[in-house]
Amino acid sequence: MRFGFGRSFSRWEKNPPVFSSLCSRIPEAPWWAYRGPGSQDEDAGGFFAGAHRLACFATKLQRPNGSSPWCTEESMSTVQSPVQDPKADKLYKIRHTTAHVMAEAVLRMFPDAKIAIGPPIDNGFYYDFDLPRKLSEDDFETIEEHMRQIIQGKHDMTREVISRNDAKKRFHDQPYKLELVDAIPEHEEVSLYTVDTFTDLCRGPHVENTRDLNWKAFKLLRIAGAYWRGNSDNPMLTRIYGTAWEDPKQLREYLEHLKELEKRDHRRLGRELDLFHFEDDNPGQIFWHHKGWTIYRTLQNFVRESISRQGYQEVNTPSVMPKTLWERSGHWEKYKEHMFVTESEKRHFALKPMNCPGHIEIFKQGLKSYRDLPLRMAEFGSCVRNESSGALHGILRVRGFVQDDAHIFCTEEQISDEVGLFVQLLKGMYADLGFGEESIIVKFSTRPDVRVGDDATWDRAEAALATACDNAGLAYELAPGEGAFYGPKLEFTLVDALGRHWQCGTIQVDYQLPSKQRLDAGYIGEDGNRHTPVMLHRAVLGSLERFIGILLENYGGALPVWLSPVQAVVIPVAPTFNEGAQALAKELADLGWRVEADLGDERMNNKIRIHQAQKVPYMLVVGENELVNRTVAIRTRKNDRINDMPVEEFKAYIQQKILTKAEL
RNA sequence: GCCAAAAUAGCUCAGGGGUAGAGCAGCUCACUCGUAAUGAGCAGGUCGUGAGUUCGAAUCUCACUUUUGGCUCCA
Repeated sequence: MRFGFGRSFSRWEKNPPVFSSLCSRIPEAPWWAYRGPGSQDEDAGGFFAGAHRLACFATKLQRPNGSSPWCTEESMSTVQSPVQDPKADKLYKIRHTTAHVMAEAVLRMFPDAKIAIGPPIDNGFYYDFDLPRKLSEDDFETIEEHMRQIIQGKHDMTREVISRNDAKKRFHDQPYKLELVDAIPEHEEVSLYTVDTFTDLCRGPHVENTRDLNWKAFKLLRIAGAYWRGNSDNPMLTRIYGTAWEDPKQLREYLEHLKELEKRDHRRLGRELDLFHFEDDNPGQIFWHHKGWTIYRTLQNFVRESISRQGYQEVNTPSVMPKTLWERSGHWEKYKEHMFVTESEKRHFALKPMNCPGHIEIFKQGLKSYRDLPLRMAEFGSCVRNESSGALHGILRVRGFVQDDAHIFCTEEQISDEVGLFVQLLKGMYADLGFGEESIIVKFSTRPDVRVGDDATWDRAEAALATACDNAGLAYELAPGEGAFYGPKLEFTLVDALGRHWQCGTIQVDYQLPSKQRLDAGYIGEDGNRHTPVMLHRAVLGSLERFIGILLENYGGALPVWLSPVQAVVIPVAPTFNEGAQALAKELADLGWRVEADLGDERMNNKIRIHQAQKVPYMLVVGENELVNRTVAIRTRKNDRINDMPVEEFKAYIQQKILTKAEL
């Protein structure tokens, strides 16, 4: 039973493949390129082929003209067509072979190690091992040294095709390889690749000789645990991640890029900009500080304004709801482990993990007529989910959060129009938040094999979604069979300034939850009979908490003026002008802007430095000249200077920046 | 939840079996200053929590908690 928004609110992808946005603009791209991260082929025959294909395709696309090795706006816009044979890509081969070299290095250290798989991935590779002892990053130096030796040995990479039986003999002491041999489909040949002393079951391709690898252009990055074949019932293996490039310069650039990511980490920014904090004895719960909460409120009010223009009504439903309700909705059966439960006078209650049941309860108050539809009900409800400890991550994945959640109760005929309105709303909101159409990826998930409802209903529902996208001019990727069992859905993914993907918005058609068997919502139709409304679950931002995290990382903390917790700071050139500075700050703050005066003991230079580091959009430097002439000297956080702007002009200036939601 | 690593001052980090150290931030004082750090001084920590080993533990051992990186999950 899956109600609500599926993965859209909690899913975050730190280092996702960067290709799907590209694929949406490449009509001739093969269908598999459309499949998102996590859709790695797990079927027996696939072997890790899915991951391979995706990785190499991504690799190719990322470097359309050999420029930036990872995804940038430039590289994205220059991509013209997919490669015919993605596996031929040189970086793909380099990374694949480097993985084998690493496996040999590890086997040199641990001859008894069991080896699993070692595919190339975005920007690098990994290999999974079953090792006799714990590994730490201190071991990297030794492994890397072995790898350098192997690479410098200029060994040929040789391929041989053998029978299944021979393969099993070769790998009789490698249980994981034996499993993989069995997983190769009948019609595919079994191939081995050998480099130096290391032979691996592998479909390739690889570089021809280790001289094609650069011993200065790879680096081991981290150690992680990973379940064998991605299944949590299987044993946990030791995975070593590394990165490999054609030359040391690319490696250096990539490591710089990683540093840049670290600088933009929202957790770091949250602390440095005094936005929020966490406490050890309350994991997954955010303490919002004033500045962070200012961003939060601003964003929330932005949502309010946006949806109210589309006729949404805002409601509020209880945080604690009886277990019986969750049983009827179907959530208890499937999600009880992830719900916080409480008890009062022998009755069990649960903290709400989502708002939809509450909205149905409101819908059911009073008799509803078809004239009441579509009814768009929104709520910023505090939801609580007991996310597993290992999944928590800053404000991107928390246990307490609020969604820009709403449910649209409508007739089936109204679905198309409602989805159209929603797409329009979403596009506008994303644009306001700095994500143009080129940064939006739409995924359209159609009927799964196991589903409820007749095909005619599915036809109509899917057509409604497709028409709505077409009308809105949004291209979408088709994800056949990935819809919820109760209805098709659209998922909206944002591509941020660093090319990373964040799934945020969604709209899902749900015939089930309002049905008689579940929460039993009804309305009186034109025909005088009782009907069940269709329910559309929808969100634009997803969780506000997570979305703020995304914004922080996207902008590196330098939020657009309208979202900045402090929009301007008045800095007197000397203490003599403190009074004037304070008066100016008050004058501006009285008009509704978030303006402060810095009257501290520091010298002007240091104040500028401090507020620049705090990403304050405008610093208004005032001295005698400005106070006498009623002007300001603007210094932006980007070091732009506008001197002698009359105060009145600055008011219009900042007003304009806020109205247009300008970055600066 | 699983695998691994980490936890020392508000922050970033050094140290390391004999009752703790720097820079920045903070506080105090001085400085009347024009676009990215004025100077001096002071204060600040039960070294995540709880056990154990030891004459002695921040340091070694174990457990727990949290965080980080992955894996799994994500209504």
